[in-house]
Amino acid sequence: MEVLDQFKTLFEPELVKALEEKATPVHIKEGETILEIGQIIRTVPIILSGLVKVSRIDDDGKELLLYYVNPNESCAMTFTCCMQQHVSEIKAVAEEDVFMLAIPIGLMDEWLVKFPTWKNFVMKTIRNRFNEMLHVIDQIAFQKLDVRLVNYLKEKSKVTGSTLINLSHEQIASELATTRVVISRLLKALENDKKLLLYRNQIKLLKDL
DNA sequence: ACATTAAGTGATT
DNA sequence: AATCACTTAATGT
Repeated sequence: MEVLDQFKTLFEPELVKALEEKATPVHIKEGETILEIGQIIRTVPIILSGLVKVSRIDDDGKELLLYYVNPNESCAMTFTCCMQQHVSEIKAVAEEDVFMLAIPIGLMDEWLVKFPTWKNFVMKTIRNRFNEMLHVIDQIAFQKLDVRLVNYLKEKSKVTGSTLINLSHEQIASELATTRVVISRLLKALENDKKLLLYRNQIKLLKDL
């Protein structure tokens, strides 16, 4: 199977052979659903070409995009679900025409211990996805602290009766239960937005904060 | 001029 | 967001 060429550098020869023997090549046309929510997962996909959109359906029945699976990737959710014969929590639709390999999940346990490169591949896709989610969470949390900091500064200036605040980033950080580096960056961003001016041990609030 | 402390930055987790 | 490592700027002695 020529399509496996791209994996020959990534996977050990025995694994490539196992893929050829056990995996089923599958073509999916654009727009077709690969996996519905609630469907029992029986195979692990490896996308060879095309693009798969993975989404979640919320309580109102609305679709929420989780991530895309690119060529040479697999679906992180599948790994975590299939291990214990779980039902799919997600929906997968072919965004473009997809050509993929379907690997029976029964082989997963065996392959994980048998092929180090397979374990690496699985771990990598899970880790990549996990990091992606971490970033999203960080951004949400970041915005919260951003608002907290602005409120804190406003409060200080009201108490002081001045737009000049004599505090080091370090002091502010400990009051907001975070670290100096974080405060420095937030303040810098606010300065760039023309909300305030930064000096040493001193912050000048501007009117349009 | 030198040491100390505050602030800025990039990379990593 | 936190931490680390490192740079740069300001201040004090």
